[in-house]
Amino acid sequence: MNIHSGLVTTHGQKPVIPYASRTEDKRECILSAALDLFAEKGFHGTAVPEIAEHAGVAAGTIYRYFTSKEAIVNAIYQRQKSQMLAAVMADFPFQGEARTQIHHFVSSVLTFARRYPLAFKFLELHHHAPYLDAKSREVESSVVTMANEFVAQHERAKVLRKAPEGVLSSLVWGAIVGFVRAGWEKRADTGEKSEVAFEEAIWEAVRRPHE
Amino acid sequence: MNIHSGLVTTHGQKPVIPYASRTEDKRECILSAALDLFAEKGFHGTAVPEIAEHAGVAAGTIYRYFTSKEAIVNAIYQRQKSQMLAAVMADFPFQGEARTQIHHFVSSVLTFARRYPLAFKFLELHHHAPYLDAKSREVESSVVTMANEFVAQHERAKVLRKAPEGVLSSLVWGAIVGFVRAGWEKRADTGEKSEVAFEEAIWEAVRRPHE
Amino acid sequence: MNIHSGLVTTHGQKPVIPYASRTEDKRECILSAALDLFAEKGFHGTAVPEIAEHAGVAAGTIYRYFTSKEAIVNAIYQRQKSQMLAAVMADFPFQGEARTQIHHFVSSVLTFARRYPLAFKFLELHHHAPYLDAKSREVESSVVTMANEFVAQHERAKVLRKAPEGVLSSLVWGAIVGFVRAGWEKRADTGEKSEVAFEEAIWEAVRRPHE
Amino acid sequence: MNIHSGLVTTHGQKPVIPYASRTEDKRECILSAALDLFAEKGFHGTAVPEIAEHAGVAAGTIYRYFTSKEAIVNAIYQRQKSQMLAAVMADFPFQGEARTQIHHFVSSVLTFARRYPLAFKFLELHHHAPYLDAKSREVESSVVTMANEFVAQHERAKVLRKAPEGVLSSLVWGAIVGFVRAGWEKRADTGEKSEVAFEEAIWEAVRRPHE
DNA sequence: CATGAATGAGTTTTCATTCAT
DNA sequence: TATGAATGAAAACTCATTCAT
Repeated sequence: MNIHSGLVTTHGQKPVIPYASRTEDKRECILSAALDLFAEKGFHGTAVPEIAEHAGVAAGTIYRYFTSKEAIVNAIYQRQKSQMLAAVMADFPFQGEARTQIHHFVSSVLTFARRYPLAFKFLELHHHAPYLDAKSREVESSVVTMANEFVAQHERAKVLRKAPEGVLSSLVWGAIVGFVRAGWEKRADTGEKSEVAFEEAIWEAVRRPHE
Repeated sequence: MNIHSGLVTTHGQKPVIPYASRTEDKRECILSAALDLFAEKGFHGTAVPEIAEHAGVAAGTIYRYFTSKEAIVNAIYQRQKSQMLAAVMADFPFQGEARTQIHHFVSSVLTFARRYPLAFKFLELHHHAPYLDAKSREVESSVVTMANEFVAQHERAKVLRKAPEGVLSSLVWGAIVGFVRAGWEKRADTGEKSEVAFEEAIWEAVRRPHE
Repeated sequence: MNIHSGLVTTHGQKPVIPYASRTEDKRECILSAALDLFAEKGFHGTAVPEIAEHAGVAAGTIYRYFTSKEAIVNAIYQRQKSQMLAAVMADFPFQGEARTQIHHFVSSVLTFARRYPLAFKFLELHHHAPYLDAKSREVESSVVTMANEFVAQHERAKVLRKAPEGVLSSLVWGAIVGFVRAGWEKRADTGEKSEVAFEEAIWEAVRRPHE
Repeated sequence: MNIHSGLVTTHGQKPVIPYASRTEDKRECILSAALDLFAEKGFHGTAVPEIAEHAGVAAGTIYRYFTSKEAIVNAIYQRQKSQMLAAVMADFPFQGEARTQIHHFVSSVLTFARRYPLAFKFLELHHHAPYLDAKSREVESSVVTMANEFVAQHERAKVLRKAPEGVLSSLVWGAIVGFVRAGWEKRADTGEKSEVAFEEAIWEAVRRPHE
């Protein structure tokens, strides 16, 4: 239970215990429980005491860490969106070709969705919800802007299909979400082969046609 | 507001009201109001008295037509899903080529989404929600089955890309949803040209590659 | 229980029942219960469910008649302040001499306090409370303004003692409140003779000294 | 903020803290903070953690000095009431004439109210509150008894107006409170002249009439 | 059939008090 | 002794549902 075993202490004095981290533990428990429940039942469908119970704390404790229920969704939204963004950005082949970049993008998002299905579900479910605050919206729009710029740049380079603004990026993102959801609902195979086929199909959708 | 004004009444007594038609009116008003609110604020975010107010009926009246709040969502879900299905099925070129069929499918779904944005939003938002009953799920799965069979048939005919079960249909459906949502959120252009480009991209995604 | 017995009805038809007044009944019960409790235990010391219980209604019912707990105090404050003002104004000898007017004033306030002790207590206890809204404050200040003008007018007529603004009116009002409270707490006799003596003392306090 | 800065410390160890004096400090800080808040927002309107914060101590610390929130109000009530009594008693001209005594009384109470407005406000606001304990009530009643005896004695000496028990003392005390409150609320002038006029009016109210 | 006032369990949130450190 | 995180009962308020009219 004591996660701080192994700390160097001197003179038989009490070890300096990092209370801060223990505190963070509880904050994490709450966020984790809330993520699960919000992903499954939505914001309004989840009661605060329910979150408390799942987190193993008292209802009142939640309000030591968050000012309101809305503050919880926003904290989760911002964190998870950032994490997904980080997962995509990690090792992104900025100097590579479009095909390589598409591969990296699709593959890293699918990996993220496979590894953190609840986070992915949560982000989809709470996208553009009225209880998201300014900061959450900002995180959101920064991602969108980035995607659009990426597409525009390759379009100009005549590597991607010519299409009005937003068409290709919304197609790709929508397709990924659809594919992931289909996997959850057993409407689509989710093996290695499927991912390869999916990615190839996406590439054909966005590439500039032969000749 | 009274749609029966003009009815012949006598001696200041209450007019004889054709209950049958009124009854249907009310049910429709309720469903219509509920659709709007559920689409905008979700199931748990919408209060029954709020639906009543928007429908122009008393709160208690709702329970003469529906046994519970859940019964309302389910009635809407089943109806709208069927209507969307009907919109797609209408004039579907069953004997046509895959390209023609894809065109019809994409075009009719986009038209439906443009004409009934709230219905489309509602269906997306309440997809796979825990309060949907057996019948709603059945309607849902019948659509999926149909789509899969369609894809499988063309795959066997070597017109479509070879891909594991569900990959192509989830890609197409997801892409459409993504495109529609991007349009609502002003992240994508929604003009005629965009639809053409979108459809062309989708076709390249699912067709069997050249050679 | 039916307060509408005796209504004239015709033709054996159902009597026209004034639902409105029945509704008012409940509103009155709530206001009455709240007055008692607020007067005894203060605003923050009184719980809404407690008011509901005393009023003989369910907790939720309160919110059909008032938007919030604060709305209740304000409704009571405005009504009671107005009633006390009306009690003082009724038959006020505007054309009489200062002595007669003082008699009327002291006597009518004491009568009001004797007849509606809870209302008087309530008004004293919630005077200038932070949860009173603009309208309540307005009612309050109009009373004060009136009193000051009254004093000023008689001062100018050299009937009342010369004193800086507010001194005499605050003395009189404070003395009345002190006398009433002392009566409740059995610290002062409250009989006829006491009132006469009190009033005479007040008069000597405010009158212009002999010579 | 640390009043013990400057203490000799060694080797970066915690300084040896003179607990005794600190202890008294904390108790005072708590009482002082609570006085401010209770005076401003009332007993039920003030939260214990709020008191702790204003006092610069931890919430738990409060319960080392007081057994409950009620214990705090009672401690304050008893102390402040005693202090006000002491302020009035100091240099009281027991052998002087009634007029001199009235002057001393009015003047010392007004001075106390001017110097310790929060204490005065607190005492008025919590007068006869249901959470005051036996001892607080005893302090209260002892003051009242004293006042009554004082009045009775002068009445017998035919210096004061003849009036039933409690009438004159409640008038005087009420008038003072009314005058002080009017000053706070800017309804009355509070200068030197006002106090003189006020005191003169009070004297005329209680003195035995000429002839 | 239609109403909408009434209900009370449920919601989010606060706060007096405790207790491990 | 001092702390402040944790508690859980209770606060204000909401809302799905019922039922007398």
